[in-house]
Amino acid sequence: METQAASTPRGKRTRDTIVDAAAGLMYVDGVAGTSVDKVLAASGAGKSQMYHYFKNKEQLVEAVIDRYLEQILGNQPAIFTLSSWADLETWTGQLLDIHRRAGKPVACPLGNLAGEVGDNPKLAPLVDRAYRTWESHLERGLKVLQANGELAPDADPARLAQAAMTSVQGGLLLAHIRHDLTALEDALDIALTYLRSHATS
Amino acid sequence: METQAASTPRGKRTRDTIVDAAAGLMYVDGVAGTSVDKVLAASGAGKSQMYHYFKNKEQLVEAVIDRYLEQILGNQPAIFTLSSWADLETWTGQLLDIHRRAGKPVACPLGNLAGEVGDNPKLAPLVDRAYRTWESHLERGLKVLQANGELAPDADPARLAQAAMTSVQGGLLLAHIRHDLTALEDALDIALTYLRSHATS
DNA sequence: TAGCTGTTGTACTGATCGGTACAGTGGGCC
DNA sequence: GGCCCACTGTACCGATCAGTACAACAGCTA
Repeated sequence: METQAASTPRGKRTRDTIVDAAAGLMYVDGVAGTSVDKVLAASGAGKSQMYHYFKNKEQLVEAVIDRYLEQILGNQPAIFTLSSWADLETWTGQLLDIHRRAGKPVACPLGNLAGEVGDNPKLAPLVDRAYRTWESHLERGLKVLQANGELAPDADPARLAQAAMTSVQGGLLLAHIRHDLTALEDALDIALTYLRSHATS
Repeated sequence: METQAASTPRGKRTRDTIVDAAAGLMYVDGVAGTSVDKVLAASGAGKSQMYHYFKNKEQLVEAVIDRYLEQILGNQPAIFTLSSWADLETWTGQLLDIHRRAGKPVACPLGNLAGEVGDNPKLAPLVDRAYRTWESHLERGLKVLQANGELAPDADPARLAQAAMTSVQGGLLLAHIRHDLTALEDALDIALTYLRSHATS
């Protein structure tokens, strides 16, 4: 953890409140579009709290990235227990349900950040790491399928997982900007078909 | 055109200089991270020029979006003359060459913007429109293939084009954040394979 | 009770933000 | 030449930016 930890329950609660407010605002307005003052106004905390728990705004963003990953994975629990082709369908179904529940295609918090963070030497690696963590659950599931003999022995789970992630991200980006979930539906469908093309016959 | 046009060659040059500087800075630092002052400092123009040609910063961003689309399409000229499966390979080859020439995977300007612009009621539709323009060239090419009898008559060129775009965007996003072009290579490969699966046998 | 540490409120700083005011200057057209 | 209007330079505005200073507080231990 790069950021200052809270050492009492009260401090932990305050810190969480700040991160939550920042995560919500930065999701909508971006990092540069979200001032520290706005975060504190939204969280009800004072400036001294913020700078007690975070060295600067950048470290707050680091905490926000972690928060985003937690939120994302929490919305697709099936990714933790992938062990069959049916599980993969369940997983993509959960991805789509997020947007159906929201009433419209919503953006991926990490995807939003990825564009803005760009080549920031501190933050870009953290976004990269979050994506890799996300992807690693997919890769682990594919390895289980492979161990179960459902995925071809010569298939590369890491590479397949990366391919699936590109479909997810591309689908999310277009579905959101164009307010049309079919972009994500088709992308996931194509990805699943591609994965299945490496199934044992 | 939403923005004020320049009516003399000198004015046109000044306006272009401002948009170029803004496009470059916003590509790196994002919209909110790029102040009008920085744009003017980089372009050598004064504030009165900026507000002579643009009502406000938002209108400058509109011009930047158009500029991005021009740059993007200019880097993949094959997209304008698609009429065979080989042409599609040429096109994806040009997409990859952009990054090979740059020495590393670079981000898509529109993709960067898409995340930050998010749900901005003025700018998001413009990004959407830019994507659709980009995609329309792809769709037109697929229709040519269809007319030539190389693409199945029951295939949906619009839907296939959208699927290809999601692959491109997802591949670009991951390739950039992870500094690994294979993400884009694989995404394009999968996309082409998918398109070919709708070829006439 | 005293004292310590983690926590909090408020006031402030210098820099920068987007945008405006206004007095000019340039070059083309009659 | 003289006019006109697009164009330009500079100074300025109130608001907001990230970050700091510092005194006061809360709760636990001794």
